[in-house]
Amino acid sequence: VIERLGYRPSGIARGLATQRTGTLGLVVPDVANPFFADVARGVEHGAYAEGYNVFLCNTEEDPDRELAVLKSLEEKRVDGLVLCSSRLDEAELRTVVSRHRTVVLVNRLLEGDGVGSVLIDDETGGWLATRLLIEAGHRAIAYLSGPAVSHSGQQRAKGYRAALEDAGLYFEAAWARHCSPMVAGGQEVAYDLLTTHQELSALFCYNDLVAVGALQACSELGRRVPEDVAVVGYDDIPLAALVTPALTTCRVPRYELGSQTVNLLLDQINGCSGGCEQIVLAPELVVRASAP
Amino acid sequence: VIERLGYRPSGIARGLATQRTGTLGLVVPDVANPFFADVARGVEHGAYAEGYNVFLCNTEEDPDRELAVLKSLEEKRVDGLVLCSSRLDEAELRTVVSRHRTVVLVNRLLEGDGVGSVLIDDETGGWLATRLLIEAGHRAIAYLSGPAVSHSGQQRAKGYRAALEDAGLYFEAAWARHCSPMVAGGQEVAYDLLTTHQELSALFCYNDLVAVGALQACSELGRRVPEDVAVVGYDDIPLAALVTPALTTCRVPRYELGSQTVNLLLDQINGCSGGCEQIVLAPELVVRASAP
DNA sequence: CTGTTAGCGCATTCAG
DNA sequence: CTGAATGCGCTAACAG
Repeated sequence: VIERLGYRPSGIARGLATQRTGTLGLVVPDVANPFFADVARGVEHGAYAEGYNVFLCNTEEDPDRELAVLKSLEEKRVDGLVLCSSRLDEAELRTVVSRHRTVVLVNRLLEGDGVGSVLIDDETGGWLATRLLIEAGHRAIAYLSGPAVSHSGQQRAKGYRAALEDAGLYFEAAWARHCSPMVAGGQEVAYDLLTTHQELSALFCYNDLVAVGALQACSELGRRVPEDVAVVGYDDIPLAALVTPALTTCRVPRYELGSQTVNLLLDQINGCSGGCEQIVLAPELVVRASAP
Repeated sequence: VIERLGYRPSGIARGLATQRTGTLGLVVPDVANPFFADVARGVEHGAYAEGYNVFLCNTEEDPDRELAVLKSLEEKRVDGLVLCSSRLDEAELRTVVSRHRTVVLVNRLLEGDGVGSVLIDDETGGWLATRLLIEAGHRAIAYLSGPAVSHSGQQRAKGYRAALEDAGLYFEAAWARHCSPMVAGGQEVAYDLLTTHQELSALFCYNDLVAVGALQACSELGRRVPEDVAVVGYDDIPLAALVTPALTTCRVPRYELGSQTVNLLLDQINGCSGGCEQIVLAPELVVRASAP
């Protein structure tokens, strides 16, 4: 008791003895992206509530760096791992999972092994967004699909194509284009798309950052939004409501994504994963000025 | 060599033996704030380059939580600590510092002990912003100063008052008001200020989020920006260039703030802190539409 | 129920 | 220069 004179038990020694470190790993492509910043906040909050600390690792969209941080987290003996929007292929992912005690994937699915996933229903999200544009009378709708390796982007593409089909519209491959998931990526590809395909009257974007880039491209080309071309984003980051025109978008519960993930992870760590190994959260359409 | 069959040295055991864990602690008020997200990116990048992992801790602007995460980082035996925008008072800060091996403060100064600091020259920043408004002919300039405990806010206030004095203007206490450092805080206080002090023709804001809130308040009140009231922000987060009107603001090198901090910290850890224990980075005025 | 002891997996030291 | 012993600060299993 008299150890008030400055003593803290060593978590390191305890970790060695118990094989539990009280730490989690969180790997994301980029914390500066508002999407992942909110997920990180949710993860950190949930972890703190249960006495865990979390290692933050950025992969900077680089698979090699992702592999490297994953290895360092192995050495740190984290009790659990949150792998967010992994850019690894399925085989790599499988070995990573096998080398860690417990892992939960975010925005990604891995069949077979009993690894948990927390996802957004992106197919429905893509469908809702595209459907909105179709109902507004658009017939030539482009899809700026983000990174080719993005699982979310692929799911949204499914919804996009399904909505076109449901409306009896033809899917035009030239209207779907990959882009970097940031403002500059959206600006560049939207500019190119709008100049080479004059028939386009609507753009469905991978995320809000891409949509903001698309807005800029429209402005440069003198195309009015939403009169000449409608723009729909994804995520509903705070920025979406603040740009002009305000973005119509698909809201994703980012903080909840993080907190639910960490809850599932901690359940698995504590053995009480009640069979529930897959959580899917629903996106929600938010209609603003860019596509009324 | 044949340990290819899945073996990773235990960083835990190594940490126990060497008394160095290869981990750093990063404590920030809120990662979802774009300012701290960029700082975190800089810290993580620099740490990764030197083989360190970093624990991310949010204090959520709560001093008790700050103390709690600091304690948990002690137990984790981090090799170094980056304490960003601490909301602790000087006495608390001093004991925290004494209990950690090495720490570098960001946006905060602590005289006496040889603790390193990396800061923005916020007094100059406040001076530049206020000066710009004065030169544009404004005489009644309010200051929305953010949290009362913010060291940055206090420094910017000094620059604000100095610029007023330099121009022979009188400092009006009722024109300087604290607010939460987010959009809602700026909106609320700007609204109140503009309705109770009709003479105000310019608002200098603690950060860009507050400035965006001020923009919203102006819009609600039917005051045109910049014709009726000029607005200046701080930080130059990506959002600043994307709102309408685009924000005039004071750019802060956030990523560099993080990377320089971690470099200083690692130098101190390795004993080669070449006397350079205080780094101050310069802000830079960025003139856009909200205050030409 | 309190007090003692044997590892946890490394790095460091010392002897060979 | 290679190989075996000691201890880092805890927890868990054990004995008193």
